[in-house]
Amino acid sequence: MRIVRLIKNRRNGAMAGYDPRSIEKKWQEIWLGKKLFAAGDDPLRPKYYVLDMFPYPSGEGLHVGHPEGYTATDIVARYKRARGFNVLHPMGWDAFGLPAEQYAIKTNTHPSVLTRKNIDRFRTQLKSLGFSYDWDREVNTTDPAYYRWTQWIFTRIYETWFDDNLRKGRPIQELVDEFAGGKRPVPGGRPWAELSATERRRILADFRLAYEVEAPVNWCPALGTVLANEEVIDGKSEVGGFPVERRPMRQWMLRITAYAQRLLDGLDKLDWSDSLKLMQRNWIGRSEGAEVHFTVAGGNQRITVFTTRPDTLFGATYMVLAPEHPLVNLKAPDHIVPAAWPEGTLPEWRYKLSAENPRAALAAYQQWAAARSERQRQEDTAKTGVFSGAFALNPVRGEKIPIFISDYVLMGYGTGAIMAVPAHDRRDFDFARLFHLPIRRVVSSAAQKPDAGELPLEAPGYAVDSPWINGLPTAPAAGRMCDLLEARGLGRRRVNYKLRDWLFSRQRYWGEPFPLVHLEDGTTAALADAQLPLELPSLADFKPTGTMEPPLAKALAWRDVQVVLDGKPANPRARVVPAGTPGAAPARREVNTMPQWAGSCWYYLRYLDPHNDRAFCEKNNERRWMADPPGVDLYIGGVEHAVLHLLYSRFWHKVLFDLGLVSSDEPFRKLVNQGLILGEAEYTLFESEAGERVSCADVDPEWTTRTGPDDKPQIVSRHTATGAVVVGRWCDPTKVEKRGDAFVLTSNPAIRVDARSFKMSKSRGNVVNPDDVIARYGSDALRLFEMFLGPLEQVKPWSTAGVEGVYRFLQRLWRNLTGGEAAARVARRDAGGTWRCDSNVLNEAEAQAATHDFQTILRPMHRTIRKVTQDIERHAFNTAISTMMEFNNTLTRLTWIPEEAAQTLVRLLEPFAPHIAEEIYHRLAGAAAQVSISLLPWPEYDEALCTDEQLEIPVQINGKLSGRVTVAAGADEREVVQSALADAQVKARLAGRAPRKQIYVKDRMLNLVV
RNA sequence: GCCGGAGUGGCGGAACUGGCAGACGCGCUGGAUUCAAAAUCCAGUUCUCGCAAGAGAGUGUGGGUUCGAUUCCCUCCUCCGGCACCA
Repeated sequence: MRIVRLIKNRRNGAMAGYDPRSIEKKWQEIWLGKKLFAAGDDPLRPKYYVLDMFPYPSGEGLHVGHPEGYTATDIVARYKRARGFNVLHPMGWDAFGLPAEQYAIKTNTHPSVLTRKNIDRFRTQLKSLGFSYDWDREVNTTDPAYYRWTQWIFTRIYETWFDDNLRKGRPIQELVDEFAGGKRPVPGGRPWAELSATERRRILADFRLAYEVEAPVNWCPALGTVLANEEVIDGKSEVGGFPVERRPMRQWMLRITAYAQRLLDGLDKLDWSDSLKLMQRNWIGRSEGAEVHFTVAGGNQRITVFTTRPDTLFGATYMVLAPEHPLVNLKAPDHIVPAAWPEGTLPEWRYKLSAENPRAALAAYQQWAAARSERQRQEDTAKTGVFSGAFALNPVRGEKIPIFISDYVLMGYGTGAIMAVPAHDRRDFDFARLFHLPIRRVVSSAAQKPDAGELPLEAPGYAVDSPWINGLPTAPAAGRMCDLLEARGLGRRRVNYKLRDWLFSRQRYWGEPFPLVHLEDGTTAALADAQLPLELPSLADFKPTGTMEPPLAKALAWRDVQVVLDGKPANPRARVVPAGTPGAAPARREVNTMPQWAGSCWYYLRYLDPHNDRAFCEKNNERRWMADPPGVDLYIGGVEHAVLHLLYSRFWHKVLFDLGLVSSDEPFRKLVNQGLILGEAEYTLFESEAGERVSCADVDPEWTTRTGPDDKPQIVSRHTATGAVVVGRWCDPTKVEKRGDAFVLTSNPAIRVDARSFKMSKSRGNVVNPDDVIARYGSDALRLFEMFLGPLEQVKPWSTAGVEGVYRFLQRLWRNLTGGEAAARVARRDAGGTWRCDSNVLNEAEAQAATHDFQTILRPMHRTIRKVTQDIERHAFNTAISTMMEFNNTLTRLTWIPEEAAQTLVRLLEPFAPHIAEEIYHRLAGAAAQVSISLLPWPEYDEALCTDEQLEIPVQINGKLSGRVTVAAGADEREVVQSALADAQVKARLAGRAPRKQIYVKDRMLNLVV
């Protein structure tokens, strides 16, 4: 019978081996053609917005890291659809940015051409993975129809000010009204009505969330642009690793600091990992303390400092100002630097012994400090400085203390000035030692002893030699000091943040132009909404100018315009008009462009209404996806965006929220960071240059790379003992074995070998291309493997053997459920209770076996549904896959596979491996099949069918496993103890001792204590 | 230096809320099939001792809490990540 069927099936050609290539493309086209994954809009269903961090479409194409997060979100999207949600699952391109521009310059191709090409490649690659995106909602940040709204949002930010009392952003017009109505004092003191339009615009400019300032910036000569603090790592550019210097420059800034506290507070209600929240908190860097006013001796200038340790004020023996501090700006009229060295100036205070007076010394030091790169400053923390020649008065002690200038004080933090308490601050201590300044102890680590604890003592203790607060522990002492300072008008409590305002302009071509013009009077005006988008001029020469001037400055015809100002004169909108238009005045467009982060600050909102040309997003669409529950329901992406993108977009979102343009005050309610995928594990064997093997135990763990004789990069390090250069070589894994906690050469166990996985990189040659994996194993195997590798959030090494493992699982599944090249074993019972396989009726013996198999599989099936469901909910995709593998293995052992079990398994598999699931579903269901398995509801499980009727309970004696007894599920303690005591093995172990105590955990274990 | 996170077989990893450590997959070993190989199927696989039945040890280290600890607490070690002259 079986043989006959086998022959028949073969002849029909219906059954064959698993061939991903033939099925994946087919289903991708069908899904796309039927728009199966268009975002649902059934008002009766709850919404679920599942978002990927959209990629930068690089020229390299997709990396295996991309499908990791994308598969995870796709699983959730498909699962949530099956659970009856309206699911929004979109994809787009973050396509402005440096790499495309760099490459464009190199190849002399316009970046828009490259960008289009790269996007096409990415789209094709993503489609080949079968992700269930709603492709009709694709966005592209470089499309004028998109950046029109980036510019539009920028103008809203520009026209917003932050009301410190209400702690929210408000339209600038409301500020104008407050000035005009006398509700708020006008800076400068003159009444609003008396001010000219220019004066009004100047005042408003200081309040706007987007403002221009001349400030020292991170200038990267190699990239030809300035960078945000967040884009500078170890004094080098994040992109490319080029050196960065500090230079003063006119720049656009966004006032993110106004939102510091709200960005901090908002974290509490977000479902993000603790580590990520911590990174954001650290970056915002809130610290509480006091600002204290010092006066300059013999002058009327006031120096305000910020300190977190006001309790140490009696120990302040000198002050330090940042080299850029306005009070030491020799060009400013009110600087504090005297013309001659005061009496008692030590030689070492003069910076250069040749300096004849403080002004010369200071100028020399300022010049030196300004030329020092950020990197040099961070690497060399030895203290340097110069005496300003001026003194200040310690406000509580009244004594004269010298004022120094040093670059260990940063202009960008606090007030750019500190009170130095060398006894209780490591940095001040080092400085005081070097410059022979007095060190005065004001904290003791013991309550009664006045001088306990070695200096510098930074830890909390008890105040000493501080008349106002003697004996008080540090925390209350600081509080008391604040009270007294406030009462005497010497200072006040203050909260300070490390976060700086966001440097928002770049001297590059490939970015959004600012929708602004500079007017003749030096003020700026936003472009009228109707004039957006302001498109990039198509510049034949978009190379950097070689100076600090941006490339757009070369587009003279574009830059120089005639404008008419509409609206209120204090806050006008500029309309570019043809020359000669009555009332037109000349103006210049802003020639900087926005940084890459601009487009990604709000793209998740554009997906909600991607084709709208009247609004960035229509209100109802926004509410449908972002209001209840608030924000994006699941956002997955790399941890490299922990502080940049995630802080910036939260900031923009809060501004939009304050302006009533969005309904949630946080954009991303739940966020998960997928872990990096490393290259395949490698063994590295070190050899001396003479070719002698060296144990890696004897090698300096700090490795470097150099170009080897064959022009390929090679790993080099040094022999710890001799210092000789050693070269790292790839080592065959089969020649290595584990000894203790290290790997050694099998042939010579004295030689230790280094074992680790490295980040994938072109130079190392360990990059895995998803296209190759798909060509060989199919995209279902790739998706499955990326999820099976380990927990989503963890860093994990790639393994080609592992891909084969999941590929074999898919083959076994295919053979099990379709029969493959053999006879099908899937049997179903029709309405009349007759078991059939294909069109054949099973004989009595076979039917009996099928019924038996059905009973055998019922409980494992329900357990599998439960486990897979729960695992998807908690994003434990690796264990969900294990469970399905186990269930498939269970099916393998059956003679007949009940169709219900088969259908359940493919339904559960569909979010993970949609193509094979779809194909098997259609083969099983035949003519009764729906358009797609994805339209079937998610299987339900019966909790009662998830446990076995008989359970094997482990019996411990004194916590040690000593036997097992089988009891009915739910048996009470007495029964279990009884059968345990009756068990031969337990009896033997008890050796006649009577249990003193017993602990029974229902259905889990029994512990007998003797 | 400061702040996080993690250490489980040869490898990736599993273990719900303190309850049978090592699921699942890879690799390896043996067997079946094959002229042979690939593929596939079956069995075994934490370590030590033992022919075996079995015994003992075991989740980075040392200690603690508990009837019971991979899980909770403390000490130390290693690795990974973030920040770093932030007053």
